[in-house]
Amino acid sequence: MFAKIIIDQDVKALDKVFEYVIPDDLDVEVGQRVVVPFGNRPLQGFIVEICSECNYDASKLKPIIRKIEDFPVIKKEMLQLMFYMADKLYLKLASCLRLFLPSEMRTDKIKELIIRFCRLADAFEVPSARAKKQLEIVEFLKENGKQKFSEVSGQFGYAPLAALVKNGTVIVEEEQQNRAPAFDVLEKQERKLTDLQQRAVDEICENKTYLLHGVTGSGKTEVYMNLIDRQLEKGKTALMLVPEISLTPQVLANFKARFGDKVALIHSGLSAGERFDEWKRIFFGEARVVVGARSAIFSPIENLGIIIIDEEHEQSYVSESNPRYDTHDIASFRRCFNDCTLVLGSATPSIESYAKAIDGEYGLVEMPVRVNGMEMPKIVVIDMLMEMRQGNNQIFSIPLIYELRGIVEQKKQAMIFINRRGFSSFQRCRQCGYIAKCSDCDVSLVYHRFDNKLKCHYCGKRYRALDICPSCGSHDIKQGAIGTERVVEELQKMFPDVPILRMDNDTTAQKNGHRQILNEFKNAKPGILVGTQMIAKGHDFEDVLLVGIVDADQSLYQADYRSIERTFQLVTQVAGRAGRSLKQGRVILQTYSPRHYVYRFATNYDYKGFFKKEANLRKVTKFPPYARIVRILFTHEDENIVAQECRVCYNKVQQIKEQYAQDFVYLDVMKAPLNKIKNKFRYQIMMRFSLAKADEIEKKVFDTVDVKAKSSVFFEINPNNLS
DNA sequence: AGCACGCCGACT
DNA sequence: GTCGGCGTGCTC
Repeated sequence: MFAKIIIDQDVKALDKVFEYVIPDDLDVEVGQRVVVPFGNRPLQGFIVEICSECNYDASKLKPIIRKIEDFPVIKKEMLQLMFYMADKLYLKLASCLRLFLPSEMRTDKIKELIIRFCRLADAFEVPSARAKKQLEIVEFLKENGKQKFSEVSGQFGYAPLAALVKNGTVIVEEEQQNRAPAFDVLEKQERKLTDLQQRAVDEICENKTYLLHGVTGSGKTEVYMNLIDRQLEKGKTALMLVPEISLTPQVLANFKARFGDKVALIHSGLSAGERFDEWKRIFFGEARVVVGARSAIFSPIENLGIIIIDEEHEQSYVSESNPRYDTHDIASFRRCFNDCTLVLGSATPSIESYAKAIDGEYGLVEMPVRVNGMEMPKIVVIDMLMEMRQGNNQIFSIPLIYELRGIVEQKKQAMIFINRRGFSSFQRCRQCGYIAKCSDCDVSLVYHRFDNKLKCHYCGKRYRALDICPSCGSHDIKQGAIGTERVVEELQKMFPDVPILRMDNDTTAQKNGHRQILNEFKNAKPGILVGTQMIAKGHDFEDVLLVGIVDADQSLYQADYRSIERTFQLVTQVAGRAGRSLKQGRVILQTYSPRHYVYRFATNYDYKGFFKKEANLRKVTKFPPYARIVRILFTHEDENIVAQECRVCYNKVQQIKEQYAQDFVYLDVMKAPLNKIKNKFRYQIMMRFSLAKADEIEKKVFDTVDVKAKSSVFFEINPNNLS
């Protein structure tokens, strides 16, 4: 018999199926991990097919050396998913397979956490009365039975315990234990559903895809939990994805409280070992509910009854680095395979998803009212240009300062939302406009106040901060845009006695940084929390009655067709933080473009109006979801070579364009927006074509250009950030 | 990824 | 005349 095997190497050149002989005495199945001779050394591979015939020259076939586990680690569904991803998303087979296994399994030393226990021997002699500590230990073990070795030695001292072990009174046993991730324990609380929630649960009953559009505070989570419960009762399992950022300890605790040991949690806070243990619990069917971030969609859970993607519009569901994939696509595949329900939930659905719901491809379920029946907070738009003309050059507008004063006086809370992290994004010379850039990458350097350094966010290179302009010699260097630290500083000046807390990537870097800051804020009355995207998610503080958005425009003027959509989502999301209680909240939105339509719709919480306008714009300008974008990126150290290579490719694509005159709506070659990264020059070809022929054209372009042959060529479909 | 094979410059 | 540079190609 022969086995078709994928070599576990993430390289374009090895991205195909190799054939091996299965030795007669080796019993293997599809999905198993094996060691095979490859070239001159043994490599790890995965069996994807077993057959009685081979395609390759049989005399050249080598035999499989051995199997790694004695059961298949890749299940049938995942194998199919792998082929689907490789074909549809142009991914390497091996890089797909790697997504399905915890990284811990790839390091050949599979570590299990061993815990040493000690217990009394079945027959033992009572220590002499002089050995007081030993007597205490014997007494302790007699009463409590088996105990952790470290526990006992810590409590009574190591020496007496060791003595007892030595004379055979105490026996040490090693046990493999799953590293249970730490979490807060909450009381199990089953809230009664509102009529609206109940109706949503009832509506989502078929094995198809639903878009659950519920305003912030409409209680979607409770709906999810009920849907999951219903599947569990039917003996099925459930998979729920949430954005990484909202996998806070509270959320995790909620799920643990509701589903107990049935739930497996997968998030970035887990150590490799914990992750592996959770994976095993899922693989062997112990866990019946999986809750996790993006990568949890690849969990080896079987018998799925429902998949839920919460906050489905979140960018974090799209993997931007290799392998590139959109969680929606993977979820759709798994939905089909398991013939189950898929729920996409959001207060501000992505244009793509809502369009599908409107077209009837998805079921649409609406929850237009908040659980507590409260109105959404009022959003006041402040024209910052006007503020400037009136002589206010500060970060904060007069109305925002006024409102903040009010909050402080009432001993309530406020949140200030900043659109990015760091002290300020760049350093600029005020005299000549010079901006410090990275010498290896074509980007502005980011100024980090913490260590007073300039850093390149693409290659990580560090530079001394500027004090004198290298271009004109002036000392007039200014920090570019506003960052959280600067805002905190200004606020502290204004309110010296009020606790001002900061929450961004820097302050939450350490484990539990999140929790600490939130706990501190909870008790700070009055108090102000300053933060980036991460304060916009899921934290409900009753006394937050004011939310300030300092620079709403930040996300509006990016060279990206989704930037307006993102701004709408951001404003709505952030606004949802104000007035979660029974008191009416207020939002101050500062902008330099107060008349932009996005703010008109956002302040009225008019999602449908916004969708209509935005969808129409995309239709007319031919952008997704009404067209497909493909980018081919070329990289090389030598600028002439990339430019040439790119040109050649462009000419080939041009010919395809001529064949599909009506469907090809755009084609151009250019330098990539980031012309140089890590000393490699970047050129790109951009194209867009109509959806009708998209798959066909896309394949044709891919094959013609022969993207697979070169490791320096990258093929991207509907890329999000064009850098 | 590794490694072998292979065709052009400075060296015992 | 050889040692060795890394370009190209192959691994079931």
